[in-house]
Amino acid sequence: MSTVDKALSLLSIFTADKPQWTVEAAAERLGVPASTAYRYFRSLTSAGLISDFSAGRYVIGPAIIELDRIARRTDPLIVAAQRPMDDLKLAAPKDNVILLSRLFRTCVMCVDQRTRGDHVMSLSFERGRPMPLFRSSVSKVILANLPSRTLSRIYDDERSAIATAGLGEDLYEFRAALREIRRAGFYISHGEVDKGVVGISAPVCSPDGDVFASISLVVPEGTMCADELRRSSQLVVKTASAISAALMGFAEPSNHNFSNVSSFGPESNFLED
Amino acid sequence: MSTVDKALSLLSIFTADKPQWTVEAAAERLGVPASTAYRYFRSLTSAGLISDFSAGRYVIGPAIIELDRIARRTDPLIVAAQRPMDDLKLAAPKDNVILLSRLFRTCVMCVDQRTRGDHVMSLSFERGRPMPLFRSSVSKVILANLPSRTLSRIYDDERSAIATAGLGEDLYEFRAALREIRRAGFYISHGEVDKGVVGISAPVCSPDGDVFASISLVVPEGTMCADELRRSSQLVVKTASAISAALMGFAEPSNHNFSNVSSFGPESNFLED
DNA sequence: GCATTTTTCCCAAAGAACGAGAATTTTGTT
DNA sequence: AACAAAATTCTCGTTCTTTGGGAAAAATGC
Repeated sequence: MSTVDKALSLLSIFTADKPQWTVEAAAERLGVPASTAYRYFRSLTSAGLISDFSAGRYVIGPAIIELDRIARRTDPLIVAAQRPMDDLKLAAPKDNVILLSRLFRTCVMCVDQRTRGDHVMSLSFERGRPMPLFRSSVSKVILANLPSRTLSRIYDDERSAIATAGLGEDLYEFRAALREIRRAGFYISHGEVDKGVVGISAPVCSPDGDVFASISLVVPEGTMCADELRRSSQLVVKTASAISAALMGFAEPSNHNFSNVSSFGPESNFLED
Repeated sequence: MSTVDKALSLLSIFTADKPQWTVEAAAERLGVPASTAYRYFRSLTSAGLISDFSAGRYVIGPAIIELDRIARRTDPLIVAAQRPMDDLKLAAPKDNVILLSRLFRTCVMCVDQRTRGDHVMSLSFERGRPMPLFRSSVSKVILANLPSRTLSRIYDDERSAIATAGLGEDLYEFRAALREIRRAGFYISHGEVDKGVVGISAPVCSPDGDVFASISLVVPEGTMCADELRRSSQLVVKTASAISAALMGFAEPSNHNFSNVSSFGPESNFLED
């Protein structure tokens, strides 16, 4: 672990549960002396990744918000999914939520969302929130399509979590459960995350051809009959294909020039030093 | 400049204009040899700050989106402004946009926004976008309240930009212009950023008492008579005070426990290693 | 104003980054 | 499946930086 890695690990202690840190507390948490922690804090602060809010209390910094905007506007997955998501939102029964998610570390994270209708469900899953790999349709369609090697490793590490999630009591059952999801090409969950909520998800491929993301249609339980459910599932699968296809276009160097940047001059902070 | 700083400077080349980088191109841009650039890329990638999208093409990573959500939910300024912004949105003439902005480096950046009405203007300024210090009401009410020393330094560095912006041909005029904004307690701009758009902004104080943020009401030109404009300005000033006051509450250690985190268990990626 | 906290500074020893090129892995193509 | 090209990691002596305990300084709070 290099010095840079150690300094960056400071960033990961800023969580939703503990979003404010003093240098002293962080030093103890990271197991480094105070003087070293101060050095790390100074570096991250000057990069804007963290920010000192009133003497000694540090929080996540403005650079994160700036970078997030750039990601929203230029991330290949997010941009490629833009239109397909809007189409799905309109084609699906109203009062729905569309979620675009991707593999991140050993979780699946929502990276974009759309909402249609006035009686919107309140979902715990939302943009930026990680979701365990074994829970929800959002995750399962990705998990099911991971390389065989990866799955073995995951099974070894998470045997009990997998059993709890009902994904099998041994490696054979686990593989069988995932094979079924893979074969179907989509997965429907009922209340796995929020009560009274149905999720329909399908896998999205990177230009390299491996599944790393998913697109999901979320509706309140009981809004669809079996037939509608089947139609909607096909809709979600089609949307997933559309996104995968659009992603291909981004593999080439400068296929997109992102110059929908109109407005007040080129995107430069002209006071930046 | 430490090694950590150098590695972090890699992050700042990912801009809206150039959001995709190869290691080679970045190495040249940063003026470091390829092997060093690979080291930096590896560190930032493993922290999730950047991500390799299809062989050799790196983009901003998912950790940014994750951190952005935490900021949205826990940043003192954003949280403190939540209710005041909603109140302002409802109290102001419909078809309005509310912008919460803060000083960042030598710019002012929008950190949160609200929209009311169907005929929403399309604004170039939005969450995450930096705005030059000398442009727009959003910036000017902050600029006007910066410490005297800071203003002198800024004037020396940006003499021509200041003249162009009509903020004075010499330091004396510059100070006079800002004094007037400070005295009024708010500022109204007409089409400084987007044509046909009026912005009304007032300054927000940190718990330490210095102005570092602003709250703005944005409406289409011509929707308000002089009298309404005056009333709205007072509304914005009141909102600014409310935010400043709410911010005080965050200065204390664990005044807020942020436990509106309901849903699927504690916020831990239970697969994280 | 003084006491407390936060932050920077100091410096010699220890350890990590550096960087050119080789080796390896991954990727794309016939 | 074999090959060419690109991307990435590895190697290793040299050089430069981080390290960390404590002192000093600056900022903060009362």
